[in-house]
Amino acid sequence: MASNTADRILDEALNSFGSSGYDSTSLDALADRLEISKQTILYWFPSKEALMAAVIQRSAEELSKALEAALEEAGDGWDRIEAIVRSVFRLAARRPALLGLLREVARLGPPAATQMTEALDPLVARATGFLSDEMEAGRMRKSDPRLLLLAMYSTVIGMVTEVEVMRALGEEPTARSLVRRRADVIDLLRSALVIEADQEG
Amino acid sequence: MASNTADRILDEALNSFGSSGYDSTSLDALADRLEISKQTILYWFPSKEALMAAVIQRSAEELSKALEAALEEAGDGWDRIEAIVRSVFRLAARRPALLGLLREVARLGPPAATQMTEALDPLVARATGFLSDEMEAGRMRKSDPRLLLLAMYSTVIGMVTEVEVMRALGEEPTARSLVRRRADVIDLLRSALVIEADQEG
DNA sequence: GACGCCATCTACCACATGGTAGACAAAATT
DNA sequence: AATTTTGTCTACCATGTGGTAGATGGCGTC
Repeated sequence: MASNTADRILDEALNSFGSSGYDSTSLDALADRLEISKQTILYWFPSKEALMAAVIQRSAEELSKALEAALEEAGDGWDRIEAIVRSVFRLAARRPALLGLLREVARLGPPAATQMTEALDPLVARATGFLSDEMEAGRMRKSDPRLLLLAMYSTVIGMVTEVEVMRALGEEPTARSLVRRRADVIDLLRSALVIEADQEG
Repeated sequence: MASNTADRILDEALNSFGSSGYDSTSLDALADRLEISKQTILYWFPSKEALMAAVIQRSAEELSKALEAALEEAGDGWDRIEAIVRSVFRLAARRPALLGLLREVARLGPPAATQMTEALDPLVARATGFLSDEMEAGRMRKSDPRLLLLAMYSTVIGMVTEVEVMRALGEEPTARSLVRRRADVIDLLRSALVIEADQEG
């Protein structure tokens, strides 16, 4: 049906949930910003929780799509990781609320987290499988793929969303800074993971 | 004065703010759990915000003290980083709410974040200084010390607090898992940072 | 023993919030 | 033309929240 109103509500809700958080976003405020009445929101989404669920669903799909697209164009081995990281940084620049929502959902716990988890599960399975293969093939330092994935997730998402920590470190979160952070985190990950061809051990 | 009631309130508030978040913690719920009346809380702390400020203050001190203590017993170079990481993981086991609060405060932004930032500033200054020195001396890969610190912060704090992401990865957050995560993150950081004596570049 | 302070309580209050009930107009269907 | 459906609105309501006002009792001091 793609009613324009429902989409507008979803957009605004994503922004607000992703930046201010679920609890701090009231339906009234949402309605005001959209210049509709609160009851119109509740017409399209039967409750605030249902709205959140819809936002999560759509965001998980957008996230998956963006990362899958990045993988399609990527090469092998380390290239794939770099492609993913670049893709996340691109999202940080263009759709920051998407990554904010990811953090928020992880913070909220079930049922929101469960839903997001299930929606992103294929991506996660693919990632751990890839890491296992690379380790097996001796192109990447061996360790627990799941823990490595957790570490990489934390690092990248942190570098992209930890605005206040950045400020505490005297690094203003500008577009230019984002580019530097990207370069930095890619270097860091590469030196942490990749086993160079000429120095095995 | 160290009235016992004020301390009990601070403890419970830290736990609740750190695990459920500021917004999701009501003074009523806090009072119920402490088996005192809400007004007793408001007697000791004039407002919810003031309570949060007090919690932040105390937590920042405890955090600083724990990390400073770890540094006192640590050696030089990489040893210092490992000591800090171990210290954080110890906190994760014994005082998880402390690290939860750190994330929550970073999420809330000013004024809470500003207060925490200022309280932890000496520690941050010390850390960036240390990293600069190590890089200068050629014992650590060169990069922007502040960005490196942000990356390390994100990684370690994530490994310790991202419960839902862990679940999504099929890693249950047990005590045993914490030990494995610690070993993993230490390995990861070492191979990312340390320049071995026998293979300079 | 009267007085004042400290700590806590009961009783409210104003306000925001998520949600319900139902009116109403426009458009689609019969 | 009559009726149903769709989308939006106004009016309310119950609940929870941070906070105020003021009473009460214990405890040390004069």
